[in-house]
Amino acid sequence: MGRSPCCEKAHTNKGAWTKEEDERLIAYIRNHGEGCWRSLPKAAGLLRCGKSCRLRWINYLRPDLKRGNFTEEEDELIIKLHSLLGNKWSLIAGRLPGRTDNEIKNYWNTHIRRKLLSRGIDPTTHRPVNEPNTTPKVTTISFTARNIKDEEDQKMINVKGELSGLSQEDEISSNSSQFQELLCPDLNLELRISPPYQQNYQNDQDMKQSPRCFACSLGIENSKDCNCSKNNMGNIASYDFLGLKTNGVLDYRTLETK
DNA sequence: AAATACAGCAACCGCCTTAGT
DNA sequence: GACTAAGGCGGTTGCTGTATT
Repeated sequence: MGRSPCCEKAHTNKGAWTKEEDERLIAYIRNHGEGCWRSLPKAAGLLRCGKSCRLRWINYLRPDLKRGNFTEEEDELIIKLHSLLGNKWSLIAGRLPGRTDNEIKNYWNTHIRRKLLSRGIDPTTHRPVNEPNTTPKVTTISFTARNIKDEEDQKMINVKGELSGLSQEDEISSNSSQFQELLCPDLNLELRISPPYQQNYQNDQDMKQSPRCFACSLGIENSKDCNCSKNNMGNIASYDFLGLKTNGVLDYRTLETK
């Protein structure tokens, strides 16, 4: 027996949203804010499932959405993030302000897949399409941060993730500079993922000048997503391997940015 | 001009995770 | 710890507009 439906299907509208429904939803959220999607439809006078309202708001009505065509810069960023994260669309979307996971997923399936194939790169594995298939190998990665407060934090920070799709031979070949150049010219895909090299700064001044943001770590300095120059408020920030801002301690919880 | 194929994308579905009890 | 409700996510579907025949 499966779980009960999230709402009473008999009395809910389905399919495309009308302008009036959009307006009702926007008005309600403006007045009451997001939250409790289950009760929202009734409260807002909508004959919709709560999930449907949430999707409509997040993917289409939210005021901070960018809309419009993806830039070349965004394309490359998505490709790089996908090579690291796989189909974790929400995580990828979290690194592209104004873009939604659904939008990125659709864009990937309709544009980027084709783009990569035309470059001779398998969009799933990010490896050349003519490379022989090898048995996938699961690789465990772990991060251990220093200066953690207590054992509980230690447990939370020791993240074990999995990166699949590389065999041992692949691991060796993927270390060749030629191969890496082919995949992403400025992205190190070495499997041993660890906290980024921490420079030993002589003083705070050096430290303030040096932290690299996510955009820079991906090789797109001077982009609009570059935060380096914005971080001049005296706060000493650093960035984890995905470029998420930390206060010097890697916290996997910040991976979820939505 | 009509029929068909294709591309793009909004929306749905079902599963998983999380929070509350 | 078990159970339930709700939120969130990724895969998939199906509608609509455009291109091609």
